[in-house]
Amino acid sequence: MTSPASALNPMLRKLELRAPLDVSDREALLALPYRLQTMEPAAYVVREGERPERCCLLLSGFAYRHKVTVDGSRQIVSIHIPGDFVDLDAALLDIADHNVQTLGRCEVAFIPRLAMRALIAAHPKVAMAMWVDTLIDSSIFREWITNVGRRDARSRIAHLLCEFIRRMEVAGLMDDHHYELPMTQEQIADATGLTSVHVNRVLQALAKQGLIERDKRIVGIPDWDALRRAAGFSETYLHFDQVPRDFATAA
Amino acid sequence: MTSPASALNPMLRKLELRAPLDVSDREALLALPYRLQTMEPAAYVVREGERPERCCLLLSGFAYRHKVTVDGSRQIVSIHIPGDFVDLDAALLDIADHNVQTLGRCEVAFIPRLAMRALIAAHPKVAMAMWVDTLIDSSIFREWITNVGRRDARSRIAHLLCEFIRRMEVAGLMDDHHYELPMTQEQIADATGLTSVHVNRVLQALAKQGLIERDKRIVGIPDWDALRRAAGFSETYLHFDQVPRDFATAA
DNA sequence: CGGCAAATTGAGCATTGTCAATGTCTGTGG
DNA sequence: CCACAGACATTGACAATGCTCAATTTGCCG
Repeated sequence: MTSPASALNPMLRKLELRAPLDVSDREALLALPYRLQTMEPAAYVVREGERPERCCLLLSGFAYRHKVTVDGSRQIVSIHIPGDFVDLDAALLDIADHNVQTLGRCEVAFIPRLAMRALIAAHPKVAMAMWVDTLIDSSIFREWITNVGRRDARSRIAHLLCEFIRRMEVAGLMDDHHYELPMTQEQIADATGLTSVHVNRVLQALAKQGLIERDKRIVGIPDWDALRRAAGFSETYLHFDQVPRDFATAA
Repeated sequence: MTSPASALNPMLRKLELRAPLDVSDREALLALPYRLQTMEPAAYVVREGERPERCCLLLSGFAYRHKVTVDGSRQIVSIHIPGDFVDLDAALLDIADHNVQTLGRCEVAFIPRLAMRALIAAHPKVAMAMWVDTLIDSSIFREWITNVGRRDARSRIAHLLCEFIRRMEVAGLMDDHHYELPMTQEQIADATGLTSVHVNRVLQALAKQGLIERDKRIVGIPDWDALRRAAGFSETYLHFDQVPRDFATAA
């Protein structure tokens, strides 16, 4: 069955990988009120400390979440690709505990917090799909803790690349084995707990070792398996194999 | 109203801080089938790669989640205190993406995965409370990424202590401003992305600077505010102020 | 062509890790 | 009650991964 074209379609497709939905769930999701907006590069979607009034769904472009420590350094805690809810927290938590900012230019859909809550209340299957999504996000956070805490610079960066590539592939957003790296070296540094200077050197080393190819912002992966090994990357934590199951009616 | 004494009571109390429950929700929670078990120190509750058949609720003692990288180093990704669901993931995700292990001796309640699912399906308010719990866990994971990625050894360890103390206090498990540190220095190292040798030196430095007092495994905090400043600790991310709200009926 | 952000480079340094030895504590069995 | 084992904590000397600072180059865009 084909739904009418809607900006929300990619999100719907992603949710159905989390838990099965029925017709009324799909209709309700697509009937969600939203405001489309194009955001400039580096624009803030959410600021830490705010009481958000809306959830943000990423339609095109990339975005990231980050926290800032008292002494001013920044840690990126996740990267988001089109189809991701960038701020599902906003629907249920009162206060934003982190910032959300765009990488390049983005299109986003803002959905009022109360509309999300009404949807969740009326459609248990949608709620379950979103909860599963939250759980998978958690798993990714755990992997990031491990990445930053226990891998050396080379593996960390390789791991970041592996994760990004696999997520893009599974979301159907990769053309071939080349993709445009949406992040500056400083942002890679903030995601891996390194400095931009060191990221620069490690990227050069990875290229010299034939693990990546670089041309401006375009990165190619000549030998996926070698990169995977360098990263110690195993994609279990992304839960791509998770079987969509009906949790909302007695199991 | 007083519920009949049950091992599940502390969990119920914690959930009600996430979202309001009504009488039938409470009854269903307390009617959950479970198996009590005492676990030895360092016992595995869940192993990465398993297909879990039960959720684990911590009744007494402490436990932690960790991941192991290919080259064998360990990263602890969370610490759990009595009343915590240590593996809510197990109810909804098919494959465990991390290990769960006890710190000292523990009492746990194992709840069959299917019983959890049935509860969730029949009691939307319980599901919402648990989802909010998952979201708050996520927030803690994000803070840990930041801790490991962007703070120096001294702040990292101080931050770990601050978080632990505040969670214990809020759970009503702290007597005075002294508590027994349930972790070895090696475990602190694995939680902060350091080595046990360095943790040892930093703990000594913190003691010398008057930020902590140590006597065997007992740690005292003579000057909470100084420790908090050293850690750059701000407890927003723990969402203690989150107001329990009814999400399950139209907002 | 000018301006600005991002990338790159070099030199020196510091935080933290490694390795290996020694000290301390706790629980257990004789 | 003592001796011993084993786990944990502590120490020292040294190495190294990654950071700092500061300059320079490159690429992008109007």
